[in-house]
Amino acid sequence: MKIYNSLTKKKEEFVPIEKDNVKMYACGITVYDDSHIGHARASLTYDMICCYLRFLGYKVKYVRNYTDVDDKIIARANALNMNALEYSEARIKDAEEVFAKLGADFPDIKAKASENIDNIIDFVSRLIEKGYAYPTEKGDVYYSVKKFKDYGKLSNINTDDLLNGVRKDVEEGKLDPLDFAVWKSAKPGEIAWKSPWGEGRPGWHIECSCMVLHNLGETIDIHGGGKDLIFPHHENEIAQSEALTGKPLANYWIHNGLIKINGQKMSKSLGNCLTIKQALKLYNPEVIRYAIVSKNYSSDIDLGESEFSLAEQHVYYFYNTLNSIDKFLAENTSLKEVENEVADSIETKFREAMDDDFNTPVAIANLFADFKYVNNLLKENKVPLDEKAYILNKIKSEIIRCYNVIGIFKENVSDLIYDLKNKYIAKLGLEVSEIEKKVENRAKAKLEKNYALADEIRDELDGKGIILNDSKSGTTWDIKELYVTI
RNA sequence: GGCGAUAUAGCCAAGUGGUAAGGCACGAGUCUGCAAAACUCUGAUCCCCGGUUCGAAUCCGGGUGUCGCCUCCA
Repeated sequence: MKIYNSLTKKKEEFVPIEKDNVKMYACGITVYDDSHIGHARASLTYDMICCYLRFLGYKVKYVRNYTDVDDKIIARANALNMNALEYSEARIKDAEEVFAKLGADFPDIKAKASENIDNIIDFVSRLIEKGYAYPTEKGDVYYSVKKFKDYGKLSNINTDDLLNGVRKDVEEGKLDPLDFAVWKSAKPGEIAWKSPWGEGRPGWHIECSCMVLHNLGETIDIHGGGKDLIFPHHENEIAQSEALTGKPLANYWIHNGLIKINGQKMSKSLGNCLTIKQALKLYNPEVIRYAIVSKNYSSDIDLGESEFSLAEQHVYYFYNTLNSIDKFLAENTSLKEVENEVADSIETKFREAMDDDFNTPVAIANLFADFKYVNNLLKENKVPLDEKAYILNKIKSEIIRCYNVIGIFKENVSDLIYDLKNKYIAKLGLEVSEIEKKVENRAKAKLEKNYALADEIRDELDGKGIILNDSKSGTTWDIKELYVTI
């Protein structure tokens, strides 16, 4: 399997440190506000990677963190007259609820900064002993960037260039503008822990360094996070960890791309943040997962209405086809084992795509061929029914088994179809009984060969967003928008 | 200014040396009373210039555009 390594900027064969075990860490959320769709993407990305590695037979230990102490959290908590940890605890609970609904974010360990204070103090002390960090009179501790000769190796930045862009107003006691805080002294009213340097709290970067070391060890296989964390967060993490241990922090660095909304970067200041909560009100979790996983994890992607609409359309098509399989299998219960190229190659093709740096777009492109095959098979009448049943059953179960790994086909088939239909019935302001009555009237008209009336009723429904489908077994209705992209 | 991405059909998008996956939209067809759904068929030589090579979207050099990071950010 190949992984694009941001550290070497190359696609490399994945070789874990221990043959069958993988140690993986991904930077999580700073819980000062509602989690947004970008957080969802990061979670889904590392879930997918972890899950695929397990699919390949690796034992994976996957750690993710919550930053539950930081300036913004303190500011928010203060504004609400709350204790900072109470505030972040509430936000974490909120995040967990939302992620559970999304069907995402399942690391083995969710580490919290606030629960690792002793480890962090120990880490900082050792950095000071080794001469890589220094305390100030004020009680802050800074990391000496210039002491670490590899600084900049991940983000490919050199310290001289960096100086040009750095803030001019250097904090009191800081020896070099490049230095960053590993421990921050507390201002009055701020949450604080006792330390050898006075009351304070951890800097942002130190917690990840520390939690990696504490939970996984000195060198891990995979370290992930959003692209926006490359500098300074991951660069500083490397500086801290590698200064302390003298060993590489991670062998493979994976960075997920960011989200744009209608071509614009999603950001608080632009006011175009889509929270997971909002997204879940608008779209089924499967649709959200599909929209994200159908694009390459590493590219920046747009996630606007039209992308979700397309995802909805694809998901609906897939689930309706699965539903057709179910219906066929309900009527044809005896199965006869038979070789079938499509059914037998689903896993191979899936792995081929995934082995190439988790190429989910290609994996999903393969699905369209499989589903076309299914629809053709359902229509034809040369294959004996028991063989057909076997093939369809196998295709369905293989698809579910493989694609669950990337987070899709996780919903109950009829429930999802029901859910999507219902959403639009409500959105269009219609009633199912009302639609069905019209369909009935039209059936009567058709029977009387009153096609003018039949067409009139159909046009009327069409105008309301309902399309009809006549077949030998009767007329079914469906939602137009689920077949039309915005 | 520094660093890093990226530029493929109307749109989204895969593809790191051998003559361009997939999806959406469009058009034609099968089916249908007519439609719809489903299925079948149909479209690009890959931002520009130069180079390497028998051969490049794919490698190298130069240019242009877009985006991100350099302050907190998934």
